[in-house]
Amino acid sequence: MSWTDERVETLKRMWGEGQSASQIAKELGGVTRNAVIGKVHRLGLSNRAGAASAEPATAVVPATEVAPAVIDKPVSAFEDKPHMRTESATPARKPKPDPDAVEVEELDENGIPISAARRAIIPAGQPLPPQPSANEISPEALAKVNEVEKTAKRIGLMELTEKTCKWPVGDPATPDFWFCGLPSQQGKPYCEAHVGVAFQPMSSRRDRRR
DNA sequence: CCCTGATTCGC
DNA sequence: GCGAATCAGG
Repeated sequence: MSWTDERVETLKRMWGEGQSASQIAKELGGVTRNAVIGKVHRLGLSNRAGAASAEPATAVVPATEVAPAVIDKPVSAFEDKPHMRTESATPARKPKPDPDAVEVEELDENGIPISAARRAIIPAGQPLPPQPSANEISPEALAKVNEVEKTAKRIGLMELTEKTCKWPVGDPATPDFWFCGLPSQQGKPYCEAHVGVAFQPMSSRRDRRR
C-alpha cells in the first residue's frame, strides 16, 4: 500500500480528529500504526494542532466560534424520539437563530421528522444495544453499574467523545437524562462497568438462564 | 499485558 | 519517503 492523496487525506482528517495511530491504521488498512505515525511525522503534523477540540466541553475552548463537536462513534440508538432533542446538551449557543419560523424537517424512512441538527451530530453507526432486562444481568454487574452511576460524570450528548462512556441513563424524554461519561474501555463505547452489562459472553448468558 | 506516540535508521 | 524496531510512557 502506498500513500495516495486520498489515504493521506484520511490520515490527516482522522489525526486531526484525535484518532489514535492504530485506529487510523486499522481504518486505512494495509499499514501499521508505525507507518501511520511515521507518516504523521513526515507530514509535520505530529503536534495535534489545528484540530477541533479533542478535549471535552469543560475545557478552555475559546468560546468564540466553536463548531459543535462531531461525534463520530455515534449513538444512534435513540432513533428519533421526538422529545429527545439536543436541549439537554451543552448550550453551545446557537449559530443561527433560524430566520424562518417554519422549519422544514426531513423525514426518515418511517416518515418521522429528523432535525437537521440532530442528523449532523448523530451520524449513522452502530446502534446501542438494547438495555438488557435486569434479570438477564449478573447481580455483580448490576451492582457495579448502580454504583458507577452515582459517580458517573453525567455528561450530555455534546460531551460524548471517543473516550467517554456512552451509556445512557434515564429517560431521554426527561431532563434527568444523561450519559455515563466515565473513561471508556479501549475500543469500546462504554466504561468498564457498562461494558460489563452491555457485552456478555454467550457462555455466561447461557449459564445464567435455566 | 494492553495501549499510546516518538525516534531511529536501513531500505 | 517509508515503516519496522525500538524506546518511553500510561
